[in-house]
Amino acid sequence: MFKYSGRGVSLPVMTGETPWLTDAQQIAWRNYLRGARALEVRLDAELQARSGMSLAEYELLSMLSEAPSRRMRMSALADMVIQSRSRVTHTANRLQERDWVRRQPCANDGRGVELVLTAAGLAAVKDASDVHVRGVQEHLIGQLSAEEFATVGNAMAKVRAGLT
Amino acid sequence: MFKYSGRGVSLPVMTGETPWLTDAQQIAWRNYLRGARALEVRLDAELQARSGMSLAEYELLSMLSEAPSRRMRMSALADMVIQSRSRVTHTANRLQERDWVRRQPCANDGRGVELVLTAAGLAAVKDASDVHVRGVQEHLIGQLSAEEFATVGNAMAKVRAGLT
DNA sequence: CCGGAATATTTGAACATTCAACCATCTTAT
DNA sequence: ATAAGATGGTTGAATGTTCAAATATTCCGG
Repeated sequence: MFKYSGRGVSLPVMTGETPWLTDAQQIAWRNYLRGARALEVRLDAELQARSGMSLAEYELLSMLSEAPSRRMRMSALADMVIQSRSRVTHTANRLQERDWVRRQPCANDGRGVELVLTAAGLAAVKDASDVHVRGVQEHLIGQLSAEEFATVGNAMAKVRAGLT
Repeated sequence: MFKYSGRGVSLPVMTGETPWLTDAQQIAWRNYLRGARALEVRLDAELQARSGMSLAEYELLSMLSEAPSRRMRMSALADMVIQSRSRVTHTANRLQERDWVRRQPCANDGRGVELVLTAAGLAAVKDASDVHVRGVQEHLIGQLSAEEFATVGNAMAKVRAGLT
């Protein structure tokens, strides 16, 4: 991104092939990018500090906690939280070492593996969810009007849907 | 996060000390979280594939490209892109190996170091910005109405401002 | 039933990021 | 002046993530 001087217009400019961003779009985009990053950093830091698990770990455990029988297949989990399969494997290993989770071969599909939340794991997420929810309330929801927050949620759902 | 059954009300519920999320908030929050993640993953992947640099690297170079004299102090850069100083140091090392950037001791402040964008670096960002902007247009802006996008940008700016 | 393609997961090495300790310089108060 | 602390930046080890290759199982056409 460069500052092309004297381009304060409010319509997209086509320079050859790439539709550039208007100044307003540029600003909105960066506000989004940095805001999103700052928020994630903060939520992760607080969770880490106050309950000893990362946001990524929390998301996995939290998905498990809501799933029927508190178990889910590796790939389903990966898709759900938007992490690579490999990453879920590694993270699951760490969670397993803490006895928050255990592996179980999948009944019907011999290739599959299910990750099962243990009692200790359930207790851990429960604990963490308190911290997490508080953070979301304080740092995100509390900063916005109800309409804004709803719009943001909606918008990002659309964005996700648009990503093939 | 758990599914506490039979709790479909639309007002925040106080369970002891933590204001829980309403179902609608819960959904909005997850839409945001996953959407944001998916978007970042995609933009990063496209940038990586089509111009050989990560989004994090791009952000650094891009900030430099806009700064007066195309140079910036390490810490200013770190604050700008919301990365740890250590991370910026390491990333700068990699960028330096590619000759996209070089280091220069700071004139007034003997502790400081300025990162300077090289000609090759400038060419590289210029190239990458094309890919990046196209991605933002297509995956974010193109999916939303102008109002929605503006609201999102605004909202995230507020969020950031609220983070002390 | 067989073989090849597709799917699910794991593995380990390469790479990136965090974390805590460290060194140097600047600032302030005495 | 000088010592104490704050600030700016780097270092290397520990940790986490990605990437490509490997393994195992299922699916499908013949």
